[in-house]
Amino acid sequence: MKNPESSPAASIPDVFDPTCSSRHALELIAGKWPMLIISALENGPMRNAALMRRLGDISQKMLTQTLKELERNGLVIREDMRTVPPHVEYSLSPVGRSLSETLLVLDRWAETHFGALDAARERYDTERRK
Amino acid sequence: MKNPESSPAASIPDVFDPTCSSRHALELIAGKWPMLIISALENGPMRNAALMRRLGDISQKMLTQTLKELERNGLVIREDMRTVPPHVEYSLSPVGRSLSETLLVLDRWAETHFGALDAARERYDTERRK
DNA sequence: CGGCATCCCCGATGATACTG
DNA sequence: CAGTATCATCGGGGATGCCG
Repeated sequence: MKNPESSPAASIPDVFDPTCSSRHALELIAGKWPMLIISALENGPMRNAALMRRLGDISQKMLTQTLKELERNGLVIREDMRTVPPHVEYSLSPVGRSLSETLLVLDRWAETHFGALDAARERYDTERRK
Repeated sequence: MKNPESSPAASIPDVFDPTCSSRHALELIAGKWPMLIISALENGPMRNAALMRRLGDISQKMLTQTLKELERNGLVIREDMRTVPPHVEYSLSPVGRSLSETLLVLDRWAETHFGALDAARERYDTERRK
């Protein structure tokens, strides 16, 4: 019911098992935009244009495409108000919200340690002149 | 010193600011392998071959390449025992370890909810026969 | 306003073979 | 054993223009 492929005894969900769809779950959010989009929806529903502004440099195409993929996997809910002009709102599903909590921790990690990464990178590049 | 580009008053680190290098930090781990590799190193140093087995379906090239990038950014430490035959060990730096803790939560999220994702995806695909 | 359709490019990823 | 080199590919991702 959960891990049909892996070895007989071990049907324990394992992200390290390439045949386990938990791996798929991870790859779903491993792209350039999914994590940011989910985080952006943390504070309630947002419209297309608002997301565009929030993310700063995402293209309309990638936004729509990523949102659709997230919706497909049940992380994001798309609500079309069916008005004219169009009004569409995106929000997090319960599962999506559970993910966003972890991702916010990740965001804070990035905002906390990026300086260290920058420094390390510069050091590395300086030593091996390349 | 931290956010040279963004707007005057707001030099607060913000992953949503495309000019802030915290964004870079996030993209460093946003690929297909970085998150898995960091998690794999959680339990102590590992050798090349061991990582290959652990990750299951990564190519030698991508492993080396990703490890190098992680080392460059100070998340992973590479120790070459300089023996023959070669013996090289990879481990997490302190910063890397701080990241791995968050990633483990993410892994557990994936292992917990992938069933819901699978179900949602199937539902979605069934409804809109495409 | 949202968002599809199209065209296109380049980098990420992989398969294979070779080397210290 | 660890890693490099090379070649091939595939899709992420952007630009543009059209539509309900």
